[in-house]
Amino acid sequence: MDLDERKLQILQAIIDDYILTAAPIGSRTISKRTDIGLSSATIRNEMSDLEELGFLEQPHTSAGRIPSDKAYRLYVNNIMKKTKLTPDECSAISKLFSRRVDAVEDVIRQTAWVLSNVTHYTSMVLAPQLKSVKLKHIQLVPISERKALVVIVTNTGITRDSIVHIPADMDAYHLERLSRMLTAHFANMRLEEASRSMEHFFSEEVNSYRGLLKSMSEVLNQRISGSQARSVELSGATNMLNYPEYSDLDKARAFLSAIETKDYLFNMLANASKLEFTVTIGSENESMDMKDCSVVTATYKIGEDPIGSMGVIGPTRMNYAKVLAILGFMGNSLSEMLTNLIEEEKR
Amino acid sequence: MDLDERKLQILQAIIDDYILTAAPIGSRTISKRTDIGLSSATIRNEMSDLEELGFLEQPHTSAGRIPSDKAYRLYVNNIMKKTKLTPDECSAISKLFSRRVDAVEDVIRQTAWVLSNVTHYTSMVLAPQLKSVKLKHIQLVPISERKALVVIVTNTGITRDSIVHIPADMDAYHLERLSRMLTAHFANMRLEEASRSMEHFFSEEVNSYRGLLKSMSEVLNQRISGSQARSVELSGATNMLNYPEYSDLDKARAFLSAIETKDYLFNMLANASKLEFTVTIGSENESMDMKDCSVVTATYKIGEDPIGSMGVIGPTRMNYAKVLAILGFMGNSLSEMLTNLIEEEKR
DNA sequence: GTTAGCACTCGACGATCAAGAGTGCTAATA
DNA sequence: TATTAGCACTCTTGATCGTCGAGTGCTAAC
Repeated sequence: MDLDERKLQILQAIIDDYILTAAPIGSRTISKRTDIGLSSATIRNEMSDLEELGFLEQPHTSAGRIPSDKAYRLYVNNIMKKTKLTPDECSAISKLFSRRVDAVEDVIRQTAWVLSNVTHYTSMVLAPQLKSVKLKHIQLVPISERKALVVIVTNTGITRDSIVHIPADMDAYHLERLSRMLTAHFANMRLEEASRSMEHFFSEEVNSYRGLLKSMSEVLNQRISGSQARSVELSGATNMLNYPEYSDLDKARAFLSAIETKDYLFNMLANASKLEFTVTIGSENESMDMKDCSVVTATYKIGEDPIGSMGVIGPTRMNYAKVLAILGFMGNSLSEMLTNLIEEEKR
Repeated sequence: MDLDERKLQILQAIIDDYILTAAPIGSRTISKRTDIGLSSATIRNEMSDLEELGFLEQPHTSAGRIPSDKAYRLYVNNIMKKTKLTPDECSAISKLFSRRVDAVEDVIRQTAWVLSNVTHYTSMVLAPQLKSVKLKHIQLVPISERKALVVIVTNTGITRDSIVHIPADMDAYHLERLSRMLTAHFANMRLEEASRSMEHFFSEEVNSYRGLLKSMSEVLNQRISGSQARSVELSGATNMLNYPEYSDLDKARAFLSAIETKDYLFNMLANASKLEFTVTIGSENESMDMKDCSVVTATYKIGEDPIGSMGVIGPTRMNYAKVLAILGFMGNSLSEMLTNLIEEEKR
């Protein structure tokens, strides 16, 4: 399974070339374009071996060979050298990033935009995840006789509003009072806990609030765990159409459909939130429609807590080294920006 | 300019057929498929006239003819008979619509989804527009020592959060007090007015609030008039790729890029909010990339006030009658749903 | 005014062919 | 024994060409 030095060198040359050209590579090309000093015949033999080992594929006889997913995996894990961005690139990104914004949503949106523009791939950014976020304030606002709006404010500044029914005998004053009590009691609790304990909060007190608290708890829960496809910001979906891999209309359609409902992407990003970086290559993707592309993700933080993640979707022959470098840099930029925006107290 | 009965009949036959098949129609087809009782030769002459008048186009000699944008315009204005949905279709839509939701955003999202699924075209829904909406509640929530979150609650339940700097000497108590004063003063005012008068609200009172009020006014203003591309919910963008008009990859890419940044769509919908229905056909679109498609919009209301709009984007040969019927029905459904959701007091 | 008839046009489709890129195998070579 | 040169073979790509069929436009007859 472990390849000798020469095979690695050849494989790397093939991958490097294929990343640039997207065209099958022949033995002669390698022999000429590298300083490896071997004739095409020798390389042909090596390539034949590499194919047998599953690292190369032949679209058809008498075409050159292209790297397999297995090859990319090896490349990412072992061969690829980690690069840093040049100061130029860094400042270019920072510049794009510098438009002042003051809402978390805007920051997320902007990040996605920058990411897709810098990489020329499709990008996605997961908004800070509610469940690991701390509650700051609960406010019930009357909007009609029997209905009120629940406003949830967290330490990341994210609010979600939902409408709940209120008992007939509950007026603005009572709502205000209840808001205050809830805020006092649940402040600084994680949304998860808050949701769990809210239902039972008042059991020892006035019974008429029971129903209300229950539905508020439900609202919270729904917000936390419900399909949060909405919290994925997608950008540059059409960038993918610029790559020859997707010059087939059916493929393009399948890909675009797959990412249009963001559920799958949400799951990927949510899972990826545990690791600083993830790389998922071609067939490693669970979705059939994503078998031809790779996904690279990175996390970002507020303060010290990883709180969300972002990713780049490109063809399997994407420039992994570059994308990883960009994601690393942007993860830091975003973390910094959010942390400043929130100015969270140190704990 | 006015065509005789027979020309109209032929034109209608051509349009009807073309809407179904997307293929150029020949004279013989018309002669056989309609009960018009004329030979192909006669029809050929009529078609020649129609082409001269600008209602038909020939992709190339010896192909059949296809309707021009002008023909569609005539069709929509004069020929087309308004249809109603069958009870079956109505109930099918209502069924899709019946999943209970309790946040305005969700309703909008769902509407877009239903609309694209029922029509098989691309759909968009503009969320209720903030500026014509009434303020219900303002809440300043402290999130760190020098920053607070402004939560704006309106009668449509929509909140927007933004972060503002607060003076050093302002603690939670003061924020709460200020929130209450602002709410008392600005409640039931349209956001526009509120934003305008907020800056000067406290001129006669404590001066240290001045800066804060000013930035809140800015925030409000920004929310109201800023690029509200975000408030457009898009659905079924890839539906368009199923039509032969977009089997050309470049066209598909251009179209998808044009709608990806929703700014253009936002403008269309915002302008369309004034009229109950609008139909924009092919070259009537201002954007070059939309010259091959048509847009049909309708408005929806909360109570009696038109508060937003929705639209369908399809190829110029879209089924206008059907789309208009669907939009009409869905506009009513949505209005009803929102009105119930908000249960706005009668005025 | 309508229609039958006919020559003409043009794109779609399939077959054929040459060129070119690349392989795999064999035999010669260092 | 590892490498290389040589060569036959395979397969795609692009160009060319002829055929087919749909459809038109025109003319002359009804």
